Amino acid sequence: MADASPRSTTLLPTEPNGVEMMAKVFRALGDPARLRLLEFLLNEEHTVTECVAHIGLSQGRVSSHLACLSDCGYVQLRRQGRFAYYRVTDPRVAELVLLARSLAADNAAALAACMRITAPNT
Amino acid sequence: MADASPRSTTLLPTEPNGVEMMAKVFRALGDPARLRLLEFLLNEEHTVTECVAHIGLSQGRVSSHLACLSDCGYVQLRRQGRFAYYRVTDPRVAELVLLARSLAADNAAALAACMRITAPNT
DNA sequence: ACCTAAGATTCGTCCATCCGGATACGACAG
DNA sequence: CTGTCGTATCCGGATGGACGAATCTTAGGT
Repeated sequence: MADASPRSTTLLPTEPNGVEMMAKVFRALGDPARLRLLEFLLNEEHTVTECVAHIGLSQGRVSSHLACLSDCGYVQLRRQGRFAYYRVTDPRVAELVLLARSLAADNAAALAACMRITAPNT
Repeated sequence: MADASPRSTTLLPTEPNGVEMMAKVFRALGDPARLRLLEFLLNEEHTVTECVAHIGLSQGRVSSHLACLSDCGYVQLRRQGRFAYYRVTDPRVAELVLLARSLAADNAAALAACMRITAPNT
């Protein structure tokens, strides 16, 4: 585990666009549909069609969400014939979500009242 | 530390709008300006004006970003006279960012190539 | 070759949210 | 009370990105 309380400025990557990459990573999780997909794919392999049935969005949208999660390293893709099997394999993904969840739980009131950010489709 | 590999569906909160709250929490981190502010405020108290000088956005925008971070529980506010001192106090915040950073580092190529999500102002 | 099924991509629309600038509010000084 | 400084909020404009529908690609079946 990395040091959770660094003294100096070691929170963000120093490479060019490093901060923007971090923002991308978090944005990928900032959508209810993608979070539901992550949960659905946690330690369970599923095809795109199964994901469509599970979350009730259009096939094209689900495929796009899955590609996004794959690009960001949250899910892994295995192709077999015309099927695409997606799955969460990295344990850090669940760690990340659960850590954020504990943070959110301790601030539920202010979080729900925050109108500066609104989750889509509510 | 919570279990990082739950067997069943325990990733997301089950309360009404629980998933949307999680999306909010992640969205709050999905902006380069807010990430820079978090780093700036990590274990260091700063006023809004100091933050404005540090990240070079308009005062109103910085104030709004800070309020957003505060609502989501990432920073704490201390008021003294007409000054507002913001600061990161919860060690889980750095933990969360560093965890995401390690995830991003292991997938830098695909992440940079992902055009489905674009960080603002690049 | 032809058809079908699974998945990926494109398109137009619509809404969230970023931005700076202007303005409103509150605290302290004179 | 009036002016100024520090913050917060509001406004209009621009853009990211989520959506469904339609289309394209590819694998497998007949």
